[in-house]
Amino acid sequence: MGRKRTKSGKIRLAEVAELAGVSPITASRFFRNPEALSVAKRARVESAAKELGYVPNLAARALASQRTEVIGVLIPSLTNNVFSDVLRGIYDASEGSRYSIQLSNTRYSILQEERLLRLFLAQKPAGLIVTGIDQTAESRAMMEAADCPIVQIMELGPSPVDMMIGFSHYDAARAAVAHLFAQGCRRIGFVGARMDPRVQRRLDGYVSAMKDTALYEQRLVVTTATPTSVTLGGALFADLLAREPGIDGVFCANDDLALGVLFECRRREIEVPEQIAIVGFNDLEFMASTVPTLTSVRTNRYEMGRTAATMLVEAIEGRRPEEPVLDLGFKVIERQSSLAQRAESQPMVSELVADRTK
Amino acid sequence: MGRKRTKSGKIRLAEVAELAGVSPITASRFFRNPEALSVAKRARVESAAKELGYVPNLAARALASQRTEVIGVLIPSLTNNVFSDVLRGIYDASEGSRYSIQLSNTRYSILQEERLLRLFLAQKPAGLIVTGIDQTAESRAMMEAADCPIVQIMELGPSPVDMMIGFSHYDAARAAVAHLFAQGCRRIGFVGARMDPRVQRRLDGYVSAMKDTALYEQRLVVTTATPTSVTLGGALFADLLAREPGIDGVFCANDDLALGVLFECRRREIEVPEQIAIVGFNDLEFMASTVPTLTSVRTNRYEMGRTAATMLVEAIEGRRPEEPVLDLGFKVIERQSSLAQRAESQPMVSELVADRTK
DNA sequence: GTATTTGCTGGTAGCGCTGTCAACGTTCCT
DNA sequence: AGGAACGTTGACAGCGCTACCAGCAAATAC
Repeated sequence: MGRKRTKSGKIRLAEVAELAGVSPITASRFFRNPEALSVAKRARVESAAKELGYVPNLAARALASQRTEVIGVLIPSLTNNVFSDVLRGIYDASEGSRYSIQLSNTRYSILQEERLLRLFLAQKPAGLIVTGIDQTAESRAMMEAADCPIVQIMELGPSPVDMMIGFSHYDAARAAVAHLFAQGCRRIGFVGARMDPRVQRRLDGYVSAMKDTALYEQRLVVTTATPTSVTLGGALFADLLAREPGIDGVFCANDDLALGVLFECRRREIEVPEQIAIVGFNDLEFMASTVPTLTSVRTNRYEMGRTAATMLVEAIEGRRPEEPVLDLGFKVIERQSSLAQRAESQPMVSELVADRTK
Repeated sequence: MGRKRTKSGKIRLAEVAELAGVSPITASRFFRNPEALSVAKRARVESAAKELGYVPNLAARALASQRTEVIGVLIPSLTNNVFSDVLRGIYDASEGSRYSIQLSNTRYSILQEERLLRLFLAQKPAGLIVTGIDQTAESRAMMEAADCPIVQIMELGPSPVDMMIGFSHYDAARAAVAHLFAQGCRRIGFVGARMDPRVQRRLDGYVSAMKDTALYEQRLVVTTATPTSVTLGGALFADLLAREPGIDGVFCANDDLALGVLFECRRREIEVPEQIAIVGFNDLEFMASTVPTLTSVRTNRYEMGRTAATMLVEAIEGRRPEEPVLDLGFKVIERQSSLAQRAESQPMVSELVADRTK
């Protein structure tokens, strides 16, 4: 067949239009807004496109329309389980849409974040998802000047750039400490790693809760800038014990650390929860399967990613949410590791709502 | 200043060229192949670009040059820890290059993979990274027809589409079983979940090793199509015990399952390794911190991702590797959970190389 | 000295698509 | 019946960049 083809042999919109007997612009509309076509032409273009196996050239579309169908995502880490859940939510939500995800890793550096933001914005993304609320002033200015919707995820703050979805790490930490307090713990240690802004706010919540009951002491807190790991949890806990042998509870800034603490207890033959209660943060899957099962603060990470991407797509298409700031809340999931009345007769602690959930 | 600007207010190449006093094409070359310019013009363009804050329009570049600077990555899961390590390697390697990563999730479906492949290829990626060797015939044909380098990762197979980097899951499983055998285990169970092609090949390796010593029995194998989890490991192990109470070793298709098995043993007061030895697969970080520490098969996931991306970039730029198939090998990391001579005096088993590593 | 090569530079012509606006036919209203 | 309003369609003109090829000067070869 003598149809004109692009050099690379690809089918262009013009070919589809020709086969369908319409103008290229009409064919173009079919792919972007089918309702604008009459039923007859719509069917003709559809079958022509299918027959030729037409796939739009996104670069040409982006150039002509001056915008891309890309959602930029800036996260601080690819290693962290927490972000893999969030990402999964984002990818899942994006699949139903026409938008594709462009991911970049800031490595917990706000300068790196600024650099990436500049790069992203230059390509005119359809929307942006950024982590947290601790951007540089320059980043913030760029985001405010950007002409695309932006969602900040993972936590809440006083002045959203645009939309925001997360929960209060501060309140969540306070709830965890309150839970330990209710179980009778008084000398409650804090174990934290990496100390990124969100972990820092968990620490702040811990400190405030401890001060409320006049239990706070600086030496109950053990932190490091080192990235988190199970092994590190054990090591930090060992430090804590060395400093303060009398502790009766530990609040860990995440579940990996909590697991490390649990094993360190086992290694030292410290009974959990009889001698020391343990509470983690995030409620990863394994927390329900350990022996004893581990109490944790459930955060809705998958849902956070999914909702962020969904809100963003809605906003891109002009349907801004009535409420641009969404608090996903948290739950303290009480399990054996922190219950005062642990009993063999009650091996599976049901997942209780210990605090507000929006 | 009266400089002509693009409608959106962005600086174009033409502006940079004008300020530098060169033609646009010369400025263009500066960004793609600076060595082709004389030193004087190079400096002029460079400073002009910096002064104006020029950022290239990638859509225009892609349209004009008929290729993109995108590396497509197809992986089957975002949840799995294994892939997050691989991805981290890929992203790390891509950062030094001009290429950006476009990620898609096949969800362990080769039809979905085929669909995504078609989509990717239509955008003329600079290169492609795909997982495994079990593509549909159609996918395979598309990849062979593609005019970009392709790396298959995660495992090795007889007929690479282009490049390939991984290791033999079959051999790795055989090595794990051989290790258990060497420790005196005879009734060795297999616990597997999801049963994707690679887990299936681990099972094949297990079966073959067991048959070598005439120890194989169908009922020693417990598998499920359900996605893996720690909890599931415990449940599958419970099934295995119910079927075959006399087992003295378990080879788990991954570390999550192994952790679940360990906790299930603890729950049932089965001594590890005295009564049952446990071996996992992948050697995730926590395996070295459990009590007892867990033996596993180390696979070089981060390196795999990193090397795959590096090889790909090299190939894109015309420097094809001398050897297109790379075996990254594996190591059986022997720890307490499987050692016959476990002893309190030897709490930390050093990480021994039990098998070949390339 | 002339011919050839090499290195650098610029002009022209698109890449494939969509924004804009005008034009058409149909329906509905008065 | 005349006109407005609407829905549908197409012509045109780029989007910002690079491939291609030509041109020119300097360097090298004979």
